[in-house]
Amino acid sequence: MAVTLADVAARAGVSAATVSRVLNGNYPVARTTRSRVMRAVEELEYVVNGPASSLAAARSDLIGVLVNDIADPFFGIMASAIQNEISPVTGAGGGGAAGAAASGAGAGGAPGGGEGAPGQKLAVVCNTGGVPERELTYLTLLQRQRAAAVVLTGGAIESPAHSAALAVRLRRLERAGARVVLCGRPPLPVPEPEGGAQGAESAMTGPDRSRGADAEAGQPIAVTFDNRGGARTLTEHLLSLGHRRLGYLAGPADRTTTRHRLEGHRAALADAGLDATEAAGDRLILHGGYDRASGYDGALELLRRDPGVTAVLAANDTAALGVCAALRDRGLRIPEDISVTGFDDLPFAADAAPALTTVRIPLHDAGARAGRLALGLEAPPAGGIATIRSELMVRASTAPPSRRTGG
Amino acid sequence: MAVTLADVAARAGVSAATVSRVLNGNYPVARTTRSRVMRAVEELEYVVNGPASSLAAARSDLIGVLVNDIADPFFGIMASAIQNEISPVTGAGGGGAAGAAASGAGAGGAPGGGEGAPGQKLAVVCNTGGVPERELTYLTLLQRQRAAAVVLTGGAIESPAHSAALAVRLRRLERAGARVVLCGRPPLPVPEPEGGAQGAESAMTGPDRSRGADAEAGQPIAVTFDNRGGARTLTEHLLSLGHRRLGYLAGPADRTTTRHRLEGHRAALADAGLDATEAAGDRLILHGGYDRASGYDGALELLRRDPGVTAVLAANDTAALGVCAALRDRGLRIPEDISVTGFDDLPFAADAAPALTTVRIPLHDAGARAGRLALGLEAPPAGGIATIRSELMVRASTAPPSRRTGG
DNA sequence: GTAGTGATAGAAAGCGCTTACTACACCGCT
DNA sequence: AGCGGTGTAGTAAGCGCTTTCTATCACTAC
Repeated sequence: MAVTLADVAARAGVSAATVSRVLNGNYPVARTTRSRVMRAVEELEYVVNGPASSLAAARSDLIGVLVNDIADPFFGIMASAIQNEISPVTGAGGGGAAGAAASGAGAGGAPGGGEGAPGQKLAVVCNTGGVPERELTYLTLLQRQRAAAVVLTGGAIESPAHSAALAVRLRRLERAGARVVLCGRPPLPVPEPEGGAQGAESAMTGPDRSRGADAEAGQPIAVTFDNRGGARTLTEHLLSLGHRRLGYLAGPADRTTTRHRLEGHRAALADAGLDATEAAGDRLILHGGYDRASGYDGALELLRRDPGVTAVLAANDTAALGVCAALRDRGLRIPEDISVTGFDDLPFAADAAPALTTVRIPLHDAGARAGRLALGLEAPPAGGIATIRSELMVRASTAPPSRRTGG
Repeated sequence: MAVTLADVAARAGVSAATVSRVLNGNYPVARTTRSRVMRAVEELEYVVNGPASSLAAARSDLIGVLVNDIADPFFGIMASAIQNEISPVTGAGGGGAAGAAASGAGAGGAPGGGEGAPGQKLAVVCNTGGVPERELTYLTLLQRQRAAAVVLTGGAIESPAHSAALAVRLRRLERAGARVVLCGRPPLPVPEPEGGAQGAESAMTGPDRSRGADAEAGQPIAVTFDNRGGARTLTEHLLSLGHRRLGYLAGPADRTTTRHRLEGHRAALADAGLDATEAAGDRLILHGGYDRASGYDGALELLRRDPGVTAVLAANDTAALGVCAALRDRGLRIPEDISVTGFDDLPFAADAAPALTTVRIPLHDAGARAGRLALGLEAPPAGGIATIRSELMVRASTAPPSRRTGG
């Protein structure tokens, strides 16, 4: 049915091996032969059989990208940046593949007929929906495809069972030669066997029958966000404006992102002598989701618990939008009556009314970097972990508190 | 290096064929044998070699999803819905595959060790960035992977050259057995070489030299949006409020989505006796992008051209946000001084201040349907085309015009 | 003239699965 | 006893590439 290498070879009057070499540009082929082959490829509209190629070469050009929610720009931006690195717009032409010969260059098939350029990687974006099992399933699926690399984006779920299962999958992937990169996610908790649902991995695993090669095998490469620092800065900003009754809407309790942001918040409070764990403290910390509805509901609950709050820190920008809506519905003005902050600085944050004070996380840069790391185009950072700095964006949704109601 | 089928077979004391059959659940295997095999699979942490499997079976479990901009919720929502259909959260377990034997059921590997459930499809989300070449490149890449199906989302680019190239790729994919589904994109202009940039909706298209096999082969399956109707309704809404000087910020000129929405707008104007092509007409129609900046700039330009416009229809919700920002910066109130509408009803539309009047497109439903069609779980609609209805959402950003400045 | 040396091209052995076919055991029948 | 199921399992022939090893050719070097 489909056109095969052999067909092309026959048409060009060469052997299949030669066609393969022309297509991969990793072995010298005479100019005349090459063009004869290319003509045959185009005339027959030949398209490489990926599976066959991956099988024979024992590698594939798939790169997996796991995201929690593809409909959320937070992930969309990272995914987009990653994908951009993986298959840059320059697309079509592309030089020869890896290192080898200097000769086999422009093998790509830009012209009408065409076929995919050689060495083209394909980014596979997988939407886990934040469901742990799906994360695992996708990792297995990716390993089954013999993915060349896997990038996990966003906060991790902090359940011991899941962490363990995840660690097993990641180790397996690495053992199979895939590069694993974390983006916006802290390195895994060290799989120090201790209690429950442990995977096999007993302590003495390292220098034993594992691989000797690939130096930095201990932990995957990670590009992490400074969630703690960002939250701290944000809280300090509010404190410096004079706020003392801060409501904090945290994300889901079992997420690293949530925990880190909360820790930063608490640290800032503690520094200011306002221990969050005291009476008025934890009462004003609510866990919810990273979505708008959580922000809306959370804000109302916060007002119920303490009508005197003068500022609300939302889990992220999306939730902040919900907070603003709730406050508006309550007839409160922002920032005159109450200040609101977001987190992430997604594109819409600057457009909200009022524009949101938030913490900017350079998601695009982080994604691009993760993409390059996944491709092995960039040397991993020292220690395997690169922390991306965040930046406070002061806009119109925060202002000094006013004596609105009873202090 | 890696564990193979043969290893598992040896360990379980059966032949490779048997292991394969257990894993695929498409052939009767005695219960005792099955469990022996499963144990071996788990003990060895065996993970199927996807490429080998795809090669031998001449099919793959990849499904491609092409989106213009993954960071844009418009696409994110569809992609998410599609992916949800393709690999539902129920994930792990899964029954036996296709039709055959009634016996070979629960082959899935949920337990700790686990491997991917059989028949699991993997959605590959490809971000074209709206660049035509990338769209083509991705399609080739997907064909190379022998994708089982491809879903193209969002409006198409209307260049004759690109349409032709696209048609070639899609035909090739279909010929290779892939199911092609369009989601939010009109069927391709019939590749009837004729002349100008015509979309050519000519009547006699059907039963010509197309293929004989695969019944509904002429055109791929499409789930389209009623952009025309939506725009028309939106314009009618404004007209009924009393607006007569309407500014229209259209998207990029070469997109089907743009053209259809514009046609709807013009139709509504014409029905009201306000021919858009007249003097005050096209002057108030500007082409830009679907992003916020285009909305911002477009709004300013519109005010420059006619300070008396009383309403602005933005290309979509995102652009509408830019419009609102620009108007606010100009000191104009919405909707008192000027009405604004969006399009799509993305989640943030309801949260804008004021909440946006817009047209809701059930992106999630559309995506889910496209996903099911791609999997062949749902019979294609009659004629291959299903049009998703859109719905006017009247909110706070539109109101009757006031005598602000010179009428 | 016979080796030695690059530069090219072909032959052929798999890569790890799937899937006809075939084989066998055991059954109930005639 | 002999026959045709029925239910399981093994055999083996590929699937379409990649890649090692080998062959050839055209020269140059002795």
